[in-house]
Amino acid sequence: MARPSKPKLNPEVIAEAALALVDKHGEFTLPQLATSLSVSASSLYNHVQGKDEIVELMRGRAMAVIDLPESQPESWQQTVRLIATAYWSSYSKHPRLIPLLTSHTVRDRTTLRVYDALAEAFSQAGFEATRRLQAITIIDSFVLGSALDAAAPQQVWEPDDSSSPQFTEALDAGLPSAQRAQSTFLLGLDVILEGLRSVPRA
Amino acid sequence: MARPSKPKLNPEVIAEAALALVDKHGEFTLPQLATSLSVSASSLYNHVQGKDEIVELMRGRAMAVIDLPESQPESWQQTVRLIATAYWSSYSKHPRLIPLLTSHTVRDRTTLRVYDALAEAFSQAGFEATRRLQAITIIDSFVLGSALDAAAPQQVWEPDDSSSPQFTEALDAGLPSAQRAQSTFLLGLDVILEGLRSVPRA
DNA sequence: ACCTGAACACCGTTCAAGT
DNA sequence: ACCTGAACACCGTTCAAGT
Repeated sequence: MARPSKPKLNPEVIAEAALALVDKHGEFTLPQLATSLSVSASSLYNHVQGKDEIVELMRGRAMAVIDLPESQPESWQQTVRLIATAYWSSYSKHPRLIPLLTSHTVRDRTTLRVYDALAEAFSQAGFEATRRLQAITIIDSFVLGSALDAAAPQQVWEPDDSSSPQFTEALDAGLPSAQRAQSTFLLGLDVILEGLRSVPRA
Repeated sequence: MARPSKPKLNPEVIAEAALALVDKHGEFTLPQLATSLSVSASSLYNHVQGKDEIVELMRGRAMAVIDLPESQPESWQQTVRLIATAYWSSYSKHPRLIPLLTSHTVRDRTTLRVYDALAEAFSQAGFEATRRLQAITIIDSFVLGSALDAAAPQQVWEPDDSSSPQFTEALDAGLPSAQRAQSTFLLGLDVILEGLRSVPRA
């Protein structure tokens, strides 16, 4: 039974299975992936170039669910808020994927669409090209950093005896992590949007 | 020549050599590391528990150079700005290290000191425990995200034919990357500090 | 065209053996 | 106490062989 009449694999199926492994274990290997697809590891190479391409496909799957705002709502702040939240939300559904994504150039169309939408919003708000790129980068850095925060092990920080009371008190006041990550992200996004209002745009 | 009279290794030397490898290649393996130290891979296990511990030691080395502000300058904004900038700056000296750090809980004292200092600054500014943790997390997410941006391959985004003109125009306006990353970080930090002024602190 | 199994060079880690 | 070399289970990738 070397070649089935109908192929057992395709890039989407591979990406989806890899995503399931990462969600469960935080990483994946080709042998694991092959086993979960009831196939041998070398079969994967008939559909993808290698492990790196699988990671890029996973990025695409994670981003595919993003709903970008169609018409422009009230203000550019509201538009940026919707985009950034959708973006953060997709990442946060697969928190353990994020560390795998940070070393590759973004070529995935689904992901680039998000930046297109941000660029248009800032452009409409009057941000000239250089400022526009800065604004996009600031939002992107914060979204990525916040999603990483959600990706981090339950305990992001483990204070020791010499930690300051101001820090340990703050840590103790934290909510359970999923909830906390979300509300902190939303607060930070508002903080940035508020701050961006007073930045010169040219 | 099994055991030298003076040990050839210690954790600091190991971390420093690993950091050099990561700076050069973006990753490291134990055999590579051992070779660069003129030692066999198994020797490393007399000084560290394994690869994970080496990563944590590297975090410590990268953070060791941080100079925290001793006395409190003019404003809490200025204090936070100094801490965050020093923090970002240390990370940015080893940009390719960052992706390796994002999956571990922070236990390194040198690193935790940074959060202690931030907690004290926000506390002095009147931020209550819960708000304080949120403010710290927002700053931390942005510093980490920005440093990741500096870590990314020369080309963070590779637009294709269907990218919006607003996005490609912004990309073309960008400066060479090192310079750009720094000035964008500083702008974003100011944006956040400005926005934090109007957040309720309790 | 698409799957398999064997093969390759490499990895992290363990451990008995040496001094 | 500290280094070595052999060994183990595992990894990503290639390739000839099958249909």
